[in-house]
Amino acid sequence: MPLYAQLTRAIQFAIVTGRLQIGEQLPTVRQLAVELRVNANTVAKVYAELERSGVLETRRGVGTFVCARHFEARNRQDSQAILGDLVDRFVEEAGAMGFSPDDLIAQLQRRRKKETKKNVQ
Amino acid sequence: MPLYAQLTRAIQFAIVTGRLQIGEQLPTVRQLAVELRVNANTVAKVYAELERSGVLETRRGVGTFVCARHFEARNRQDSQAILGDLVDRFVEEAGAMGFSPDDLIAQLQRRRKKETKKNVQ
DNA sequence: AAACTTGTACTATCTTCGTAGTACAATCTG
DNA sequence: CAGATTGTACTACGAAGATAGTACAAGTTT
Repeated sequence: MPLYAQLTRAIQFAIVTGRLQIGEQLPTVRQLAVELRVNANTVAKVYAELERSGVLETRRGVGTFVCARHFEARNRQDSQAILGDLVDRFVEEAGAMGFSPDDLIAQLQRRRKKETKKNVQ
Repeated sequence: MPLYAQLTRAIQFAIVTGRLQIGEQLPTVRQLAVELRVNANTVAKVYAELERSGVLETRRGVGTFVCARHFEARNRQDSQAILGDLVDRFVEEAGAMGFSPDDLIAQLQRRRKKETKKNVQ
């Protein structure tokens, strides 16, 4: 998986899990580039892409921040549409491998049961 | 999406939906290549890949056929493992976009309800 | 065995993608 | 305003991927 994709996912994940708080400043393009031994442009592109999708907010000369409202601003209709598309893709891909939507549901529920058990112990 | 991927999915889908019956012969590499305005090698690669994964069976001088037992031969453990991996990937990707596994389940169930309604009408 | 049909191996070319380098522009701070 | 810090535009290089062309091998049919 390309560097830029890894980084994108890592940042999204950090935000979703709360490891990056809303409003928090991210490392400088150069800082992160040095730390990850990567070109600054690679980081910059990730930041730019995440800004386009409303996850980050960047102010020149200041830095890049976790956008105040992203998942919040994504209102109910948007969320539903995005989720719908995502699931449609999943269903299609699974279908090509011979699994039905019901198979997916079943597997997801098994997963959930396993997780709750883990948390209880 | 590259040609070979499109073709692969199309064939898998045709098999899963029964449009291609088990044991049925597929078009010749060249036939299909002409029909799709594509190089024969592209088709050949798809056939070869699908053979490797056990979906097709090819006999030189004769043709390529839908393998008698593929989804059948994939026993219960295999199926479970494959499905598990698939769903894990889905969950991870959805998580990066801020959706929980429960969101996925909910959406899948909504989808199912819609489908059954369509079929009843 | 000869002719034909099938899939396959090898190679070349073209394109796309990812990353890096360099130079630039915008903003802040003293 | 001067200098520092931030992100950005443009370019180029390298690698990987996808497709096509040609020639070959395995099998069937007559």
